[in-house]
Amino acid sequence: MEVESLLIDDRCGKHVVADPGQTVGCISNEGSSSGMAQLKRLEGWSQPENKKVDPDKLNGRLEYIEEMLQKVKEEERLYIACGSPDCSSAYVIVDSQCSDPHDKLLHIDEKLQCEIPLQEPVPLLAPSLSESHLNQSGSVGECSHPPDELVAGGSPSSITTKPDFSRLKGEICLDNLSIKELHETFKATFGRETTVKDKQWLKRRISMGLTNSCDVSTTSFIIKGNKFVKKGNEEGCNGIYGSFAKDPPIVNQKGLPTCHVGQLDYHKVVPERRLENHNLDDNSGSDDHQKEQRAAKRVRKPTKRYIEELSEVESKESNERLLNLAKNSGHDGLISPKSHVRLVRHVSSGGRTVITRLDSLGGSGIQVPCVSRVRRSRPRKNFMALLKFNPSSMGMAAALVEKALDDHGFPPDDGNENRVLKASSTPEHVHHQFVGVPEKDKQFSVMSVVGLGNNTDLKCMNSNEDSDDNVVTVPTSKGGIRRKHHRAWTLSEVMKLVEGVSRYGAGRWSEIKRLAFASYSYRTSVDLKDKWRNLLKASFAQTPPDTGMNSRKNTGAMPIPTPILLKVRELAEMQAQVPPNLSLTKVAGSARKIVHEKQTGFL
DNA sequence: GTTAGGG
DNA sequence: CCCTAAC
Repeated sequence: MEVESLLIDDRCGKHVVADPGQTVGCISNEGSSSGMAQLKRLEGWSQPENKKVDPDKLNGRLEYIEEMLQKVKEEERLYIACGSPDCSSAYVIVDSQCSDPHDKLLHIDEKLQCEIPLQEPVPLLAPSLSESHLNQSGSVGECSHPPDELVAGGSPSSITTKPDFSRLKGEICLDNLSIKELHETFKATFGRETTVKDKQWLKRRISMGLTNSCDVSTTSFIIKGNKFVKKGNEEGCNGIYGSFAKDPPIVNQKGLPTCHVGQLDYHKVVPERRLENHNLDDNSGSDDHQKEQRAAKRVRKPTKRYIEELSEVESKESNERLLNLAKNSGHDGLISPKSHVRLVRHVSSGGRTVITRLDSLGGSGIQVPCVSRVRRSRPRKNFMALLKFNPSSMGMAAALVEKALDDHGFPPDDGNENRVLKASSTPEHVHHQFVGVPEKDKQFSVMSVVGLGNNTDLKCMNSNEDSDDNVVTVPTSKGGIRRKHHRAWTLSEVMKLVEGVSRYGAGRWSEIKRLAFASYSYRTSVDLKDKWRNLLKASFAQTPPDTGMNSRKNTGAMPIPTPILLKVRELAEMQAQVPPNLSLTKVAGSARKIVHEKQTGFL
C-alpha cells in the first residue's frame, strides 16, 4: 500500500520532472527516491545553450542544488525507512516509468525549461518534511550519494537566478502593463528573462508564478516587500506561498507528503502547456524572431489529426495491420515496418496529403491510395454515400449528382462545367464487400477493393470527383492543373473583395460576404478571407522589383493588377495587417513609395 | 456561427 | 479550397 501511494504520488510529479528548472518543486513533492534518479539524470544533461553564467549566479545555483540534495537525502531516508521489501523493485518501476516519457520529451523539455515558471514550494513544504522524517530517522540507504558527488562537474541546469520580488513593488495590474513591463515583472517573478511577446501568456505565467498556483483569474496584485497580496480577495495571504494555505499538503497516514490539491491542478495543466509550448516554440532552434511572430498569432494547439498522426508513427501495429490488409503481396519483406512508415507518408500531386504507397497488387504495380487511420469528414461522407445508397447505378448517380449540384450552386458567371459527367462513372462494383469490416478500415477497404477489382476502376476513381479524397484535378489551359472545385477569382470579384474590406474592414468576412458577395453563392466568407490573405501576400511580395510593374513569373493564375495590389497593401497597412515577416524595413521603404504612388484615386 | 491560420 | 481550433 505504501509503495503504491508512493507510486501514485510519483506519477503526479512525473510531468514536472522533466523540467530541470523545476527540480526543487518536484523533489519536494515526490516522496520517492526517483527524485534522486531524476537529479542524476539532470546532471547528465548537457545544456545546448551554454551561455556564460556569472559566478554569483552559479554559486547561488550550487547552493540551490545542495539544498535540493539535502531534501533528496531526507526523502531517501524516508523512503528506505518504510522498510518495505518491495522498495527496490518499486524503485525500478518508478524509474522506468519516468524514463520513458523522459526520453521522448527531452527535446521538448529543453525548450520547456525556460518556459515553466520556477516554483519554489520548498520553504513551505520543508517543515512538514523534516518534521515527518524526524520520527523515522533511518539509515541512509546505499542509493544516496554525497552531495558533492552530484554537484561536482555538474553544469547548472538553467540560467536562472533567484526570483527577486523586491523589484516588484506596490500595485501591479498585469492588464495595464506593456510587454516590456510584463517582461520586467516576469523576470522579477521567475528570475529569468523571456522573449515571449504574448501578453496573455506573460500574464498567465506571471499570475501563476505570483500565486504559485494555476489560478490566473486575477491579474492584479499588491506587492509588499517580498510578499504579494492578491488584490480583492484574500487580504492576508502570507507571502508568495500564501496560496498554499488554501491548499495544504495532503498528508497520508505515514506523514508523507503527497500531491496537494494545488499541485494536482497544476499537473493537470502541464500536458496542455506542453503542447502549447511545443506549438509556440517549435523550431525555436532558430531565433527569437520566429518566436515573437508566433507569439503574436493566435496560439493553436495541435490538431487532433496532428496528434493522431504523430502517435500513429509510433504505433507499428497499425502499420503492420495495414500491410496485411494491403494484401500480402510477398514483397513486403523488402520493407521494414519503419521505412514503411516513411513510405506511407506521401503527398499526392494534388497537394492534399494522400497516404499512398506503391504496392504491387497482383503485379500491376499501381499506386494504391490508402489511409492508415480514418480521415475525418469528407472521406467518411463519401463512403457513407457509397454505403447508404443501394448500389444500383441510378440511385448512386442521382445522389452524387445531387451532391455535386449542391456543392456548386449556380454561379453567376462561368457556370459551364460539365457537372453531370462527374457523377456518371460510379464504381458500381463497390458492393457491400466491406460489410463487417471494422469501421476504421472501411476507407481502406474501399480502396483496396476497387484497386483490386481492376485498374480501370482506379483510373475511374481518379477522374471521378466524388471518389477518394476529392483530389480531383483538371488541366488548365495554361498547362497547370487545378482542382475541379476551384473557381478562379475574377478581377471583379477581387475588386469587390477589396472594396468590401475597405468598407467593412478585414476580418468581417461574413459581413462582406453578406453585403458584397450576396450574389456569389459559391464564395463563402472563408473563401473571401483566404483570398484576402493571398492578396495580402501578393501585395507585399511583389513590390520591390516594381519597375516593370508587370514582372510576370506567374504560375498560371490571373495576375492581379498592380493598382489593386497597391490598394490591398494600403488597406492592410491602414488596418495594421502587415504581415510580420515582411517586416519593418520593407514596409518602411515601401510606405514612402506609396505616398508618391498614392493619389491614384484609390480609397 | 465566425474567424484565424495551417495544410 | 479544406479543415479545425479558437473565439
